[in-house]
Amino acid sequence: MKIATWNVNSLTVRLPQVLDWLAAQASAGAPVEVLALQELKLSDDKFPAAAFEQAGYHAVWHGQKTYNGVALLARSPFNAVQRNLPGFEDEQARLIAATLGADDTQGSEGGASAPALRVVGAYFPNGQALGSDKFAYKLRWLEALRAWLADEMRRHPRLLLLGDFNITFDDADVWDPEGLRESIHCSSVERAQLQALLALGLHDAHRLFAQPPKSYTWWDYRQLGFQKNRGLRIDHILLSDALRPLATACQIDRSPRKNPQPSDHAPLWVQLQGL
DNA sequence: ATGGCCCGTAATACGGGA
Repeated sequence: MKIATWNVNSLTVRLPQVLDWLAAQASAGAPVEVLALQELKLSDDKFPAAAFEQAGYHAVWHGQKTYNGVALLARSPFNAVQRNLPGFEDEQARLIAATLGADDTQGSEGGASAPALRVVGAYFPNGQALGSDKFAYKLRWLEALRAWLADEMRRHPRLLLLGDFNITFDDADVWDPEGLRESIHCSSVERAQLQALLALGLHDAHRLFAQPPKSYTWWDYRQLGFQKNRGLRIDHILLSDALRPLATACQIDRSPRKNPQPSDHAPLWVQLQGL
């Protein structure tokens, strides 16, 4: 089962590319079972549910005009949809979680159905600059995410957290580690929060496998950033302990970044077996 | 030395992204 994430930077603009990419994966023999999308930049009433349904995907979404907005697509229906972090007052649409397979939130045990998979798609705050109000919001949001996720993982042992984290793990994720040292997305404060998520029992799917050097998921539109591979690895897929042994591959797909009018982010996917 | 792109909203600029 292939599970992917992609920050599309406006679903209005990028919808044809998303549909093309899904169709290309399917015709290559490895259809995408689940896709998390970020930065929809559209209100709920503008979400192109019919287009995705036509392509064979169920969808759940949490939209917002102009900014943010997240969605999950899957070839089977979702249960137990959660929008944003419970108890964290937030005008910004940044998180959507849902269950695939039998709804495991009602305490039902066993049964003939396959174990449920809990999918958490997130668009982490950017933070703009250290010390700014937006950075303080980023840290508050990260703490609320960690607290909620600790509980969520107890309820759902088979859990993925994927999306645009807006944080690099370490200098290997940064095209210019010296020039960007302690700047936004690269600061030790942010990285400590990312490690705190791993400490809950999550694993960076990308690093479970050998990867090309200088593997990034985002490149600035300016200064030929993509052509010069001046990028950051800020989009991630984290797997819970129970899912880690099922992973057989994880790759960044740079090809959509070469499209005309591309998103500045590339999609990233993980292959899980035995689900 | 500086900013150089793209998006949406609004308006022929600006905030935000990263």
